[in-house]
Amino acid sequence: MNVRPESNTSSTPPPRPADEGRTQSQRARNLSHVHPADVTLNDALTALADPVRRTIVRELAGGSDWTRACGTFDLPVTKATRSHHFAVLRQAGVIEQRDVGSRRLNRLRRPEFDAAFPGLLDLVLSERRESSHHSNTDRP
Amino acid sequence: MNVRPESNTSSTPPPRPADEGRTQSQRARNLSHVHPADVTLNDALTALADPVRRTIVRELAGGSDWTRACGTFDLPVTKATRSHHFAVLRQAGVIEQRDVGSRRLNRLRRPEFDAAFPGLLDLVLSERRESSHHSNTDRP
DNA sequence: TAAAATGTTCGACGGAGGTCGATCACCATG
DNA sequence: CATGGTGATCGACCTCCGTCGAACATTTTA
Repeated sequence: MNVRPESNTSSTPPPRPADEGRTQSQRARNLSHVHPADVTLNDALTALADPVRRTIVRELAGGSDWTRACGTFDLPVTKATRSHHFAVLRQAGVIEQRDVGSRRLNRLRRPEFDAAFPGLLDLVLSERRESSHHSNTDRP
Repeated sequence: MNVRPESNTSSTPPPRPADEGRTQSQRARNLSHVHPADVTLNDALTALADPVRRTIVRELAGGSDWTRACGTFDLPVTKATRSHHFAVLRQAGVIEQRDVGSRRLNRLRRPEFDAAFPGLLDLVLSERRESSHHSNTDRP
């Protein structure tokens, strides 16, 4: 899935009312969101099949909504790559973003995404943090 | 994830008894399986983030175990690519394979995979068959 | 207004992975 | 043994995508 804003190859989904007409900043006008119900399973799986993006999701679930700006995440990539990953998550309906001042705050779209893809976020949030010492409990 | 048999870069997971010592054919000795409990979430998501592989999973769930050979699937790829996709699914713990004569029969590892990744297979099996006419029911 | 902070966008690079034709290995059947 | 069927393997090709530095835009702060 292409994230570039001028990519219009896919058929445009029906528009969805997202903003409540509040005064939004200049940057906020370029913020296009996709509702999880309009996301294909392929795009949802592709978005979550990346360790950096799953880290974002996990950190986001650890705090309250609209409290984490993009720059406050502990990620092993530069801010350019970081921005790319946030865009992918946004276009996949995983997160919602809002501009506050010069910062872009994030929110995990837990209920909507759960309704569209039940159990998928739970798998990500319960993922062992790459500790590699899984216990290997009893099984035939 | 590399599927090539001689790729030994990753740390070898603890061996798991898979065969019950039955007389197996020559080809079956090169058949390495991975239990879903030993599969990372990244590999599971990556394996299912492909439309061809999800088609295999869906067709496999539509029939009984050990009734479908690799060549009997309706896929838009050549047999080389087909073989590759089956290997990816096998290494991700999604399917199990068994050689019978010159054919390789398949089985979806439903209970084991469900135990390791609850709800993930359900999402794939309930996927709208790319019909693109999703109903857009009521939501705020 | 100048400077700093926060993110996005652009172009480029490199690796990973999906795809293919050709070939090989194994099995069944004549 | 020869032939055909089934599937794996190999090498090559090509696209996608994660990554980066640099430049730009917007907002806040000094």
